[in-house]
Amino acid sequence: MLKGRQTRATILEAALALASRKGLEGLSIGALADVTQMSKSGVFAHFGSREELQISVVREYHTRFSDEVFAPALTAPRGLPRLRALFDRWFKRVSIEIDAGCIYISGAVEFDDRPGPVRDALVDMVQAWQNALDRAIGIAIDEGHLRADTDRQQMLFEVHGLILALHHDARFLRHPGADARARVAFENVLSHYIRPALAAHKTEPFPVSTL
Amino acid sequence: MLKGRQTRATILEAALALASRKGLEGLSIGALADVTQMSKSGVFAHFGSREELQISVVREYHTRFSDEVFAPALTAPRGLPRLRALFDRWFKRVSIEIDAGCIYISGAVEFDDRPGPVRDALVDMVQAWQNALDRAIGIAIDEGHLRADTDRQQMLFEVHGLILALHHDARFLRHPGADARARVAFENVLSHYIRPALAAHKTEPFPVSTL
DNA sequence: TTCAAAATAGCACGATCGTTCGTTTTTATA
DNA sequence: TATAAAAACGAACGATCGTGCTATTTTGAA
Repeated sequence: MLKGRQTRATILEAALALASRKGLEGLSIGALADVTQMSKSGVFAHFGSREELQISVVREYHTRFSDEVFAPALTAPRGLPRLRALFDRWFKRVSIEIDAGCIYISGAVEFDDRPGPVRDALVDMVQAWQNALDRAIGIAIDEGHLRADTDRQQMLFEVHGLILALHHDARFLRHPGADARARVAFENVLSHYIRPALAAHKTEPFPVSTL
Repeated sequence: MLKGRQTRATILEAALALASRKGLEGLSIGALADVTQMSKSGVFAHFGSREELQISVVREYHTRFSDEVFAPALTAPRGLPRLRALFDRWFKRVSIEIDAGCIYISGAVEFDDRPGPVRDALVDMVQAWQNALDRAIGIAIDEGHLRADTDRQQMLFEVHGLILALHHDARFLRHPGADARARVAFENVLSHYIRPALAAHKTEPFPVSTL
């Protein structure tokens, strides 16, 4: 019987939209029933508990995030180009989505003091994403695009910070220039870790155009 | 009659602690009544509405933040030393406070999609703090510690980002090394905007020890 | 087309929410 | 110490919350 899966997907769709605006704690089965034009118990039956619903939302968000941010960037060439593609899609996800806050970010704030399975799921997803970024940085080092002594976790910390600042300024403060600020900040971070092309050995007579 | 002010302060104290853990949306008059050993209506009477309570908490947090982060840093010498003092206290406020999340940060996430007077108050406070930082950066430029062409808002964006990353990694991911990461990141940001002491004109025969 | 199973609805529960109102206690002052 | 004002209480309200039941409807395969 596949009707169940289908309506479950419908509910999850609505839940994702609702959680993006009101947060995971703002998720209510009653509100979900209203939106999907179902009964409360009908909605409830698909998840068994509110907590399970929240976890499902986290997982669904992760899937979409993977599909829309991570996967497409893999078509870019290994190393710096892929890293740029990754961050570019991440930027857009955080800034352009005017009416849908990032659940990773809002969830982190909501559950940083609230132990339990929802928090655990959230941490797992965020860790997975950060691991993916860490690997991408590692590849860029291996390819010789970034300095060999690059502290991967440190670079990741700095780039993550600028994404958070972008989210803050664009969504909370409504600064129109936040996107441009974030891109400049990204270049500034990059300049710390990028391989100096005209440093010790002048192998290129002309300025390299790696960007 | 000053008894009222006193108990109001007691309630606000409890409200601040509760909002730090559960967020501004997690504030409930009933929970506050339990903690302060008062009746719900007794607590309620001091604020007139939940919204007014939330705004009071925001304002109270701002006062404390000012007193503990901003004011003490003013004793440091103008320019870079003061800027360092400012960020140092900000760091501690965000990381060391293990059991009390920053209301500016959690509030920004909670209310980025929720218009109203609480959000307005929050934006005002954050703006005030960012203006203070902006002025401090301006002074550091005037003093010749930072490059004259420093984009103040850009630098502010980057430093704010690293504070947000610190908050995220320390409180949500529970990374022990987050504090060290943030301090390194701060130095990296600084290196972009600091006045190059041995650049065009070699005015100093010895390496300057401005740090 | 029949029929068991799956999906949804309907209803009620205890709890908690913010808020109102009338009463009682406490406070500061005259 | 008397007295008016301020402060705190207690009970109740309508609403919403998550969740547990039992029916009813819908589904997909025999």
